Amino acid sequence: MIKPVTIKDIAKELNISKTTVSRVLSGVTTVNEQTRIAVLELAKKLEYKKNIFASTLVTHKTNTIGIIVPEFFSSYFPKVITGVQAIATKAGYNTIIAQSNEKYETEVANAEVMMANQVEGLIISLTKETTNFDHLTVFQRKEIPIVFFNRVCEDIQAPKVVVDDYDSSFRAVEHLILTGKTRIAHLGGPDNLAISRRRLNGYLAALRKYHIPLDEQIIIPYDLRIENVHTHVNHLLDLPNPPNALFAINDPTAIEAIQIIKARGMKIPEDFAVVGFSNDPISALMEPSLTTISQPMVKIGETAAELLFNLINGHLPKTSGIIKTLTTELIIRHSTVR
Amino acid sequence: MIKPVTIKDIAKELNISKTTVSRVLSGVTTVNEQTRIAVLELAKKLEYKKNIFASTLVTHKTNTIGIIVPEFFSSYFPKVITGVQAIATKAGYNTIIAQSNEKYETEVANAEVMMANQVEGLIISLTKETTNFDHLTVFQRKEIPIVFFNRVCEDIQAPKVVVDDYDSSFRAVEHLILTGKTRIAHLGGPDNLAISRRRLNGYLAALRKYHIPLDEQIIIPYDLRIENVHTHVNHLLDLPNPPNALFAINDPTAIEAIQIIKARGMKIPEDFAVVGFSNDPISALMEPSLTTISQPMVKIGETAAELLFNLINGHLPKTSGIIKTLTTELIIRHSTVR
DNA sequence: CTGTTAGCGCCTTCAA
DNA sequence: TTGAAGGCGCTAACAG
Repeated sequence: MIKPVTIKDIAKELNISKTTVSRVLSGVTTVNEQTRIAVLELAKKLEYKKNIFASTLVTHKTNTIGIIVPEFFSSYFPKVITGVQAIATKAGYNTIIAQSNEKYETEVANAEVMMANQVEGLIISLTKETTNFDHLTVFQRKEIPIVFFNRVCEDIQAPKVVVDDYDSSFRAVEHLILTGKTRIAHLGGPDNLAISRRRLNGYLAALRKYHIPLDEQIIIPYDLRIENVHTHVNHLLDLPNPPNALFAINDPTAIEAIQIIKARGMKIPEDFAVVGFSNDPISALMEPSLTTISQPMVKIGETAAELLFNLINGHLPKTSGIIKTLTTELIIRHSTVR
Repeated sequence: MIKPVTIKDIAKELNISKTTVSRVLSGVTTVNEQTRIAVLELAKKLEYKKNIFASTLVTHKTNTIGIIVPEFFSSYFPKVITGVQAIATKAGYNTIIAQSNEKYETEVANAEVMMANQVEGLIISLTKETTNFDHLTVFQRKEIPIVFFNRVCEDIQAPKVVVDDYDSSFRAVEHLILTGKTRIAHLGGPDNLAISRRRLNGYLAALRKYHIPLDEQIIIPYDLRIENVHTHVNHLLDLPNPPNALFAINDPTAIEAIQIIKARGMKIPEDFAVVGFSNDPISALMEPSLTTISQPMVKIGETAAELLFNLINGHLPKTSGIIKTLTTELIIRHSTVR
């Protein structure tokens, strides 16, 4: 193990005090020009790198933010992360990325890692299980800013980045209605997630507007586990009075539903229409292509990061509960219109 | 800002030495049972958390590994990362994730971040631009183990995790030949990447075995930028003697090629067959579904992480250049067979 | 079994 | 403009 070069080494070599070297390196005070360049040159020559552990110990400044996401398998979160990292890198910050795997315990563990790493701020989308927020209020108590996106926590006063779920869902369902489908099922998310409730409400509002009677039987909350879509869709199709359309809470769900419906020999969209949510890359390429709502993933990440840095720099009050709602677009494809 | 609890605080409170508290917390020596539980209880009550920056400063142990990947947009790397994190978490290690965005400079910057964070090991898949490896040999000089996967560096003696690209490509092209296609184009990667060369060689070997004349005109190395597939495919199809099949270096390329071929009104696979590489989730769902080679992404990540920890623990010699070749499977779908 | 001492590398007074 | 000294929180060595 080669020992890294320290300030002490440079000071010794140049026969000056460590303080002076430190001053040159941090550029905070004026130092004799000659020694200044001498230090700088030697530092470069010896490949001096500041020990961030030592400096953090003193300054508590880590130049690091954290992001916790439920999973990596859909394209949604990796893209959001890309947006976050772009902004963070520009601000000279590193990003610690953690996956909660949709498990509350893992999320708590992730939060502890973030805490231990003294992140200066945290961006998070909750797991579908999370109903207790003690692991996050800790951050608030330490005045470490948090920004939520997608799966936000309504009980915590913090900036949030979302899309207009209610409105988007409304438009999606309205589109189904206008194509002549009137028995529209909804495969929704767990109702502890605000996002599920907002999408459900958009669905309900569209039905209401067009005077379509509500049927609780065809509104199915599920646990977002793809392997369970099978059961729910078959159940719907086996009802005495089955639906002829489905508004699914997200694209993976819609995509899976379509496979099941096709396997039963039904024609899409004639016999059964499907709408998803998010515009996953698959949705444009599959057969039939999926009508869905596009979300600006990268933009969501960028926005969340910008809010976080505003909080960190004090450009936004610590108590801000600002909600940034980004717009979506209904993308009509062959799963609803031939 | 609330000050975190330190060992000193606990020692003062209990009126014992800091050393004793430290001993209890690290559990390395025997300590009087009474004081032991007293310390433990108080620590829990005060929510004591070790300051990793202080401890790293002394021990140089960070319990952190790093992983650098070219991008996050295809499903490949996120899945590999999931595999890495699973093993790392089990070993009590944190993972720092970085994206190089296929840019050499970014990769160098990422490597510096890893160095600054004193990762105990690094897992990396190179950018398509990387031809200089100074940013990686630094790790070797500091005896920080590296494991390569996917886009490996052949000039550095380090463990590598790959799939049998040569053989897989051979089988893919053989499959095309056996379905009656004899004019098979290849859209390959930049030839500084070993992976491109291996896949190209598999392609060539298959042609040779079946005595199909080689035509350099229809072997096109490209820069892996999807937006350029368009030009290459159109060029191929506009040749006086155009190919009737394509073996693409990866799935995104194959998927894009299929869109272009369809747009030209050609029938797949009758007029033109396509094979990809990786079994992206899209490939099964698109129309026509894509014949491709499946890779065990999560397994690749797990294997890389296991090798890395073997290196870290000294279970594998520092100089090991072991190459783990994981097996793939040719998945035949409708882009080659109706 | 316990305590004292001396750092890790950096930053921040304070005094010169 | 420069230097000495002290401390961030933890660990390691050495005594007792």
